[in-house]
Amino acid sequence: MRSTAEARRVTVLNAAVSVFARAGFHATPVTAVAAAAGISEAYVFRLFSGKLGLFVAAAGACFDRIAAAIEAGAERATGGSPEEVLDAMGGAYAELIADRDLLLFQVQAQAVTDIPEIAEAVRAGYRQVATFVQSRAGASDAQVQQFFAYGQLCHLIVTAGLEQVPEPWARALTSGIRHP
Amino acid sequence: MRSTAEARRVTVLNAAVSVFARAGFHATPVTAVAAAAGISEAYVFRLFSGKLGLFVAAAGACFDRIAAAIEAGAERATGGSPEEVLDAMGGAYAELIADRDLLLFQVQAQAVTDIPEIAEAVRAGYRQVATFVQSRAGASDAQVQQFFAYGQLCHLIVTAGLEQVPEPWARALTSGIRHP
DNA sequence: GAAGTGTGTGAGTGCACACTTACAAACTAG
DNA sequence: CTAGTTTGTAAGTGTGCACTCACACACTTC
Repeated sequence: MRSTAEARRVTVLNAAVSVFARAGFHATPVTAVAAAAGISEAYVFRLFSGKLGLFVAAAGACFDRIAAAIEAGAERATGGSPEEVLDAMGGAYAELIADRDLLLFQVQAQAVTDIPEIAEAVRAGYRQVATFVQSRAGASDAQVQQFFAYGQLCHLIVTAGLEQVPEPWARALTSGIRHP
Repeated sequence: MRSTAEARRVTVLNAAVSVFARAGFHATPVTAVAAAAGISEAYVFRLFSGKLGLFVAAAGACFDRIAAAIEAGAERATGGSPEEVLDAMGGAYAELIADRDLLLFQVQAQAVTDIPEIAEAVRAGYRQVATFVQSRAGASDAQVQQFFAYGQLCHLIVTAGLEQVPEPWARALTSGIRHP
């Protein structure tokens, strides 16, 4: 027994988030995930119920990591006001997505929500994050909405590579956005 | 000669925007676009340089339609202040994307920006729209940024189907958003 | 040490799909 | 009418990939 199945699953999920993030669900063969995890394709199919099951599980892992980072960020808030807590959460999120895997995975997941299981996983992920943000920061609906609107703007900035574009319109969209 | 090639190209592009919007670039076979346009797959390959060329052309058509709608909306602004013009543009956009094809196509395009030609098409599209918004509304960088941030939030709301979710976190994210 | 259980893989199988080719029909030019 | 051009297709071809199966090795239990 080289390893337990449960430990393998964790390894595979980390690899899956990374690999699916780059090319998306349909363009990523399961062999690519298997190779990144260092095991055979056949064993990935034994550990998960299929490519879809693997992707849905990876989505869960992705949102878990985001929620954990935002939670840790909130702990570091200098004050207790909603604005300060939201700002600390935003900073933690900006740090987390510096490597882009988690951000790109979200974009990929949103793009395949025509598959009901994935749509449900996306909803569950945002439910987890949004309810935490709202309750922990004690923020108003409008503040929570703004928090997520600018988060989604980050998705556009990163996918379109706007931080590399020196033109005025791109500077307008990226100005003041932390990190990416 | 049943039709000119140029007229066929327009038909095919409209079909392509619709069909790619649903399942995305990789999951959409060219036969599906051909069927929606009412011609054979082989002829689609003669009209466009390949599946990628077709998608890039469809992206151009998509952003052209968005820019035209926003421009028309701006003409209907009740006043001349940046806020009023932006509001009219937002209203026009909300109307335009009621059928969801243009919105979902943007999401799909952003998801395949790892393909350089598509990334460039997405940048070109947002350049077209953002420069127009900024110059026509005479808005500040921050106002333009906010305009696009809430536009991107619409993408999340629609892809995740949040308008169907009765829970408080979903209401917070969708409150005040026009239409979708 | 035999039997059972959990971990792991190589070698398929079948199908979907991007793209090509050979060919046909409509139209145009002279 | 004929020769040439444009619009259009049916029928392939080759490849990549999701998923399976038979089999092997490690470890435990009695």
